[in-house]
Amino acid sequence: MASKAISDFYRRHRQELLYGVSLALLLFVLRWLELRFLIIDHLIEIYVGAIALMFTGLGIWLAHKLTAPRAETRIVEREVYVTAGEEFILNEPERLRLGISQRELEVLQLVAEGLSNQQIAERLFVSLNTVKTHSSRIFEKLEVRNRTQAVERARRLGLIG
Amino acid sequence: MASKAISDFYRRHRQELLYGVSLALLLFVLRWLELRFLIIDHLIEIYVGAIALMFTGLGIWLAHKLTAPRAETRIVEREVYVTAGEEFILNEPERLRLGISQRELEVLQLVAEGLSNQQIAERLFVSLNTVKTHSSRIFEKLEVRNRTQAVERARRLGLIG
DNA sequence: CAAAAAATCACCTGAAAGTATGACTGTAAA
DNA sequence: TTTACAGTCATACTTTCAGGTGATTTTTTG
Repeated sequence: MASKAISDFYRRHRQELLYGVSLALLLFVLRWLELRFLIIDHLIEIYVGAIALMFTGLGIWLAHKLTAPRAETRIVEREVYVTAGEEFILNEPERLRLGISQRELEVLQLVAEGLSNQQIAERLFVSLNTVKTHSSRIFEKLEVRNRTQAVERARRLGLIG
Repeated sequence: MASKAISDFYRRHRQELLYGVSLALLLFVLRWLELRFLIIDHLIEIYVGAIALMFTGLGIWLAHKLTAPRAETRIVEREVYVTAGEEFILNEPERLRLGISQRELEVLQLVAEGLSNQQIAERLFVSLNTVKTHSSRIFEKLEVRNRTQAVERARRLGLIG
């Protein structure tokens, strides 16, 4: 029972544990170096440089781990009838004609996927308000008054797949 | 000429430059600290800790800058309007499998056209509440939580054109 | 560099959508 | 006749969407 809980805990917090352990290890190395220190004095610069580099790397790795979409694989058995996926080609001239920006197009695509503004905000790392502004502009430019119409319109115009 | 190139270079690589400068600054501080060092000996642990923290943050920031905004919208120029209206054939078995009634399908179609519930109600000569009930049932059956998703889903399943 | 365009965010309001529940009616099958 | 289901409608409540306005920051461009 308990061991299961522990292994479960480990699995869930592996990253944090690793991080902690590496920090501890680092401090140990530091300690060791501190002794050496008395002898080789100039080591510190290299040492600190190494630390800096190491932690920059760690930061990058961490950021990556934290922001990367946690792709859970959920298997759902179900028959799905798919209408043969044609390639989508953006109607660029139309986009330009309507003056729709890249970012707006991105938002539009996510709207078309049925995401809520909140979800879009999370996906694009921006605030809810920003998404609202974008979508409002899109509605203006497409001359529609809600997202469903926008999607319908954009599809016809070849702006989204 | 040259100055323009330089300022241009600056603009493009501001981040990297900033990073470099901060590193240089850090090394300077290090130098300074090294002098102090002879006096206050225990400072180093705190110092290294600070460095570590700082650069972890820097790493996170860097990773974010580098990976986040890459949202990629591919642009292919070509003058193809259209999507010649193919005939739509209802995927009847799918409709039956999901237990979607005729009336619900009707509502779904109007939803897909971008009509509001109120408009649908007027179109079908029923009350707003009825439309809401229908659409709620549709959402249940399609296992979605809003109309945009419903449309997206229904399109894939061949329930609407 | 300065101007323009794009992207970002905030606050506020009203409208629409969505949830939950219950109820009433025909119609068709068990 | 009872059961089941589709369709209809209602009330009350919460959440989300959308419009309007204004402002700052970042990027692109002339």
